Amino acid sequence: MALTDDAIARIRSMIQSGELPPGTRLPPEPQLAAQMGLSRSGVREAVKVLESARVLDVRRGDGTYVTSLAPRLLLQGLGVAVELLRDDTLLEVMEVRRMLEPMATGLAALRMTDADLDELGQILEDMRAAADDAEKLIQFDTAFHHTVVATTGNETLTSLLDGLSGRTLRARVWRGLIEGNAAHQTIEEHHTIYLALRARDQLLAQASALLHVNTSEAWLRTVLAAKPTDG
Amino acid sequence: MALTDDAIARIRSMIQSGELPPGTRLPPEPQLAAQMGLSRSGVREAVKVLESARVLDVRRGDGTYVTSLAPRLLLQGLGVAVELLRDDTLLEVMEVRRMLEPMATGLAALRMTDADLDELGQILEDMRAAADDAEKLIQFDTAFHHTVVATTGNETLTSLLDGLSGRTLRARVWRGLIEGNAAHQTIEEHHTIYLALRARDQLLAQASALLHVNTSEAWLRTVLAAKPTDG
DNA sequence: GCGCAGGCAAACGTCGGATGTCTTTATAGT
DNA sequence: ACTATAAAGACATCCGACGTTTGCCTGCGC
Repeated sequence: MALTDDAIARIRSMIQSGELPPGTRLPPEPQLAAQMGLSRSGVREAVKVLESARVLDVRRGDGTYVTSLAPRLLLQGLGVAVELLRDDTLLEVMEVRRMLEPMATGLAALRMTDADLDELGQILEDMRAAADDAEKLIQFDTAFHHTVVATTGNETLTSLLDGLSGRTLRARVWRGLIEGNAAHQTIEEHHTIYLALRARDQLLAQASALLHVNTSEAWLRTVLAAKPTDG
Repeated sequence: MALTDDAIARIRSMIQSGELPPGTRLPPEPQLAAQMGLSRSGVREAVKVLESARVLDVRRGDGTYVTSLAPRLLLQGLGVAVELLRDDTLLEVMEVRRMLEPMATGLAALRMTDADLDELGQILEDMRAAADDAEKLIQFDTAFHHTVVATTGNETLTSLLDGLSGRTLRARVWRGLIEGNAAHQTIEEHHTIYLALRARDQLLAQASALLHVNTSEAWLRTVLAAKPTDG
């Protein structure tokens, strides 16, 4: 293969080299096609690929622009990739989270502001109030961890962990938690993390986060073992 | 937007649900187009996106197949994403590596076999022999860290760290190292990590890896500070 | 019976043009 | 000054055609 993939590589290269900075508008498709020596169809495929990677932003009726190239955009694809991983590799993802999330939580303990803590406390309350609603639990759980990691100020780290904690993965864990009557315990684990963060205790935050991820991993194992041959 | 993106989502959904397991052959483009209610052009764009994400494997003259969905494939996109990150976010990447790589190296200390250690020793020798060749240094450096992390047996972790240590990033660091006459010291850091691994000392391996990442980060800062307004 | 060369068919790769639809912007009118 | 309308620009989609590659079947020769 050559033409279309060449075009992808060429456009990407122009962006990486700084020739096409964020916000730049690309030439119209026909002109771009002529410029790169292939048909408009090929250009469209190339642009579509880069658009799906959040490198380009195509605005119908307007034009095609280079995105901000912010980590939150470029690393977004990690989420969809994780969603497609096979069951047997989800434990690998959990092992990565086991390494990364405690470190991130520990770091958050050092950088967290009072406002952040208040927001976190609110989420914790919401979580407790939604102890019966699996859907809401997942939502608040996601918000809790996202908020914690986001306070590190490291957008790359945040996007990475967001992607590793895909919705499907979280849903499976919480299904196991609820069916195993462990939801309450897990909510309390969040409380423990919260207390450590409020105390600005890095090591304690790190440890409590590790325990929490470990619980999730254990229940994921349970869920995966329950239906090993299912679709 | 709808048609093409719908097609992307639909195919991805069929794969995620298990309706299209790895290795499955998709219907020919015209048939797929009819089945999903859009033109062949639209199908081609959708397939191209999924091919770029290593979800589909298009073989000219043959057909389109679902890949193995292995982490090494699906997480490959992380590398190209990191390559496109702006300079000011590369430090964020380094901070993530600072958290992840020591943990991974520590884990490797527990799981590494004698054969792995011998391979690592060989790479170390190669690195020392290539102390003048920046290109080779980068190559051996990449091989060293890849080998270490790979011995954890966690393909997801390996792919993630590979992606975070993009070629461009490594090249910049080594350029700084060489120009700053710090290449030798850095090679010795690898030796220190190697010794810790050979001793199967998890904590020592972790600590030496952290020091090493820290050195890289420091030199990256130097390089970035040297030319902040360059293209 | 086995193997190799040739040809046939299927499938993707690329192209060109035509038409629909949306956005933006300029314009004209109040 | 503001609004509504019109026009132009750009992407979205479709269609049909042709080239190229691959896989496979066939038939010949050994």
